[in-house]
Amino acid sequence: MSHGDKAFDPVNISEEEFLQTYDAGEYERPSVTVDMLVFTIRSGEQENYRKLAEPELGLLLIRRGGHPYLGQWALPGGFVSMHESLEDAARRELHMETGLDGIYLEQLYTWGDVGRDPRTRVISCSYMALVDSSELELQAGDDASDASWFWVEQKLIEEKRHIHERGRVTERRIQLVLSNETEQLSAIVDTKEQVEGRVRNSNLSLVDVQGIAFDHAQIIHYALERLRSKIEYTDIAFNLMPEKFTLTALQKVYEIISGKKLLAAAFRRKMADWVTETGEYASSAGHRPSRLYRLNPEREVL
Amino acid sequence: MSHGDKAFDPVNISEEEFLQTYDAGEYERPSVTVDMLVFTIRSGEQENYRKLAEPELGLLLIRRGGHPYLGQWALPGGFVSMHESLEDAARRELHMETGLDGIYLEQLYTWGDVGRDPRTRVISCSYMALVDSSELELQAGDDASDASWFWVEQKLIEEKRHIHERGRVTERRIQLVLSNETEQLSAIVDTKEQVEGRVRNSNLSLVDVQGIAFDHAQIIHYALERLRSKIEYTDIAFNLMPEKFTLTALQKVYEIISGKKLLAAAFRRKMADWVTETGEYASSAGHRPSRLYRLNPEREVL
DNA sequence: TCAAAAGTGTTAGGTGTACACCCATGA
DNA sequence: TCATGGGTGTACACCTAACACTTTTGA
Repeated sequence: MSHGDKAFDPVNISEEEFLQTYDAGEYERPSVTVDMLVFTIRSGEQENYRKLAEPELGLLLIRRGGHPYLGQWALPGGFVSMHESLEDAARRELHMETGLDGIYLEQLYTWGDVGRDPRTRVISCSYMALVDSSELELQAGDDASDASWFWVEQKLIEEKRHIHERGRVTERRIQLVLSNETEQLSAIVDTKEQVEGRVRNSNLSLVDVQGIAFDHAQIIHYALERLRSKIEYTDIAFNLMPEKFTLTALQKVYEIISGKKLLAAAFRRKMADWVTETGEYASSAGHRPSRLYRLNPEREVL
Repeated sequence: MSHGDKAFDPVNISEEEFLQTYDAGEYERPSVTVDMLVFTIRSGEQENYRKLAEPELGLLLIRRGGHPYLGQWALPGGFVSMHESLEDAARRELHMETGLDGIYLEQLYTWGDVGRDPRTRVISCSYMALVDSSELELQAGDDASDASWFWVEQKLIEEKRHIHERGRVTERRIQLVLSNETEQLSAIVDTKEQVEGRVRNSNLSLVDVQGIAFDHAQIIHYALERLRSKIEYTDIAFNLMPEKFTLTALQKVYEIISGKKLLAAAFRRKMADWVTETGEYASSAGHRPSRLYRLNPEREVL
């Protein structure tokens, strides 16, 4: 924090005097933006009257109405103004793009590579928002020619592990696929993790990005990793559920995000302390009706 | 991402043309800094020839040589230049302040409240670095009149819990104490966590900060929380150990960071897969010599 | 009647905790 | 000799995976 310390006679004046004479304009500065990752759960198609609908993970993207990446899809976001905090900026953008307020929001990571925006130096602070499936009704903001929910999938294409004397190398190739009714976007993400002695080195690179603007495919990949890991040890998943839900619906959300099939019996027991019965039932299809639960307000997480 | 989209005829030109005519200078921008939290383990005093030295957690601070907060202590850090990434800036600062290279570094959080720096709007990206106790030899950088390791302690002063109909409120008052040979800095951190239905609300405020510049007491508190939670499910603690170490030394690091006493038998079994014997022994004091271990390069974390 | 989902009971295997106990050392 | 830490064995409590089984529904 040396900026400004070298103003005229910087020490032998009072702090008040210093601040009055401080000139902030001497250095060139990067621009700062927030980018939003708005996730929700949408229910897919029902195969027949008995089967439950398979839910899918949805992500909100905006079609770019200007250069660069004209016509491609990007995360909603925008510049941080001088008079709002980062989180205020994130909530403002979220409200502008979706009309949503007061939902789960979490700072994810700040992206600051030099060439990540071809216009100028842009540092972007990304936020993850989780929306209850019941309350989403999109309204495109003014600087977006189009907004749309995309269905998110991650596929492991290849995994190589090499164990040697002092450590190991793990390389993974993952395909990220985003689809809506008319379009399919994709990106190949290569990760390389080296462990040598105590030193651990992680590396991520994007190859073959199709239709996703900037480095946003990488940000989406990062967010999915975070979501996947946090669902294991927090109650974050409940932010994706409506107020009342069945345990099977909740289980499917866990399965989609973690990418693993779970055993119903074990899942129910694990969730037992986090939910309470409402007494109501989901009058259902050709099978036994299921109890509706709500989140237990007295739950202890961890 | 609308910045610049409204340049002259923004859509009906090519992306190349657009970028050539793009002018980045039209908006006022915040400044961006990186702040470093450099932690290490230092060994304290030995009570008598039998007892082991109690290690302590150390944090590197720099005494401010200019306004604002003249004479107070701050995290090492500095402005991010236009031609370096955030992580490059962090590594550069770290090297300048400590001479250290190639050590563990992790992005923590980005702080962007409007009034956090009295000079001008400053957004700060904080990084946590962990240093092996054996290799620290301080050298103060040019913009710091003084650099010093402080011993870190967190004390829970008060905890209030209130459970009501739809949720609960937990309030905690924690005292953060930083001491070196001659000075003692402190801050009271109040946290309030509200759970109501699905909505979880966390709030943190600083009261009575003594000798710590800017909002850095809050950043330190945040870093300690992160360190505490990550030590439970990652092998991050090994970055604080020298190449060869005894299991008791490792256990003491876990105890200091987690703030809990551990049972040696259980700890040794938990660590069994993460370490390998070197065959060497720490020729010791009035007790059985202890084996020296090193990190197992084939360890599986999680 | 029956496919599909809802929900319960039982068991086996693994993991963490507590504690007892022995070993080795140097002043 | 003995305080102190190094290190192992064992018993028990708890958690989880796996699977079998019963219940309930609408076409």
